[in-house]
Amino acid sequence: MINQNKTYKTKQKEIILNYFKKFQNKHITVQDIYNYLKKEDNSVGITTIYRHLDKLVADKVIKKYILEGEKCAYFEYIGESEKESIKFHLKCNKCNKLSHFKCSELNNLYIHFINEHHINIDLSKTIYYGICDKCNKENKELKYV
Amino acid sequence: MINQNKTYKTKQKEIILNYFKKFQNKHITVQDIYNYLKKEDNSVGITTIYRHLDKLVADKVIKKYILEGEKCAYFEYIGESEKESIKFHLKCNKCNKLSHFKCSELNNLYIHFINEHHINIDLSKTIYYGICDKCNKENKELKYV
DNA sequence: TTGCGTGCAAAGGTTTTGCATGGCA
DNA sequence: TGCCATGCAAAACCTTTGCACGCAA
Repeated sequence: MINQNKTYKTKQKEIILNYFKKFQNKHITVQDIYNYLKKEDNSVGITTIYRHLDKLVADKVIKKYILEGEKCAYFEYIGESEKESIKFHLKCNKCNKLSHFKCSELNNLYIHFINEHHINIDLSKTIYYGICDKCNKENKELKYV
Repeated sequence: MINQNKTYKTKQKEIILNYFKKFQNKHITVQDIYNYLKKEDNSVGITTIYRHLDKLVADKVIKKYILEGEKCAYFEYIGESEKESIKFHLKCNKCNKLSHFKCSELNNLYIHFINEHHINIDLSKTIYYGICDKCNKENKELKYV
């Protein structure tokens, strides 16, 4: 009998989960949640937020990202839609923005990693560091051959 | 006349760089350096270490990695050898170890990102999260088709 | 002599822990 | 009633900043 702890349904748990559902596709920090709920008169202690986020990550309801150049962690809701089309992340070294993008090529990489390297990666957790398309306008005309 | 500051050659600067040269291919923390130098009677203040690491990163002598599940940053020396064959990183979700690996497929990905997405990534900064080959023995027999 | 480099101490910021209280089942 | 959940306060940590002194050129 492992991990048979009961869990209670609480107001705070629901409030936090609703926040993620409301801000799908956003990269959210603990402070974002804390400040927002304070304004909305739905105050939840910051300790409680940290503890629920840990659980939600463990339960694969949200994902956690640690980014270079940022002091705190970012969280993101894993929506139903994501199960069909996986998203990937790029942190731009120029504008510092974190953006999503899709790439068919990455699925090939996933298969290659399993077959050739015996490595099973979670592609949607990968963060690429580089220059995004907006900051990199020269490359729109340029082709690498 | 921008950034014309002169820089002095100091004992501490040399000691820190030597540490990285001595421990090539290792993933190094600030505490690693601090503790090691203390033992060796080459004590360098932790503030000084932080400041030199910042410079070394800016000068592209070392690389900095922020890892999920770790509290502090990791640094790694960029040896001459790396300029020919780029290494990539995998953080294993089971054993928590950070390991290097090489993959020819990733160069294709780099070209694909430029040509199709107009994105210029630094492949060697990428950290993949997943299960490493040692923890994933079942996959050695398994093929994804 | 000039002004960058150093390192102590303290501050800053995020995350975790201890503990008494609150609230679900 | 039992025990998990909550949240305040404080601790724990990593990293940065202020400042006086040291030292390279």
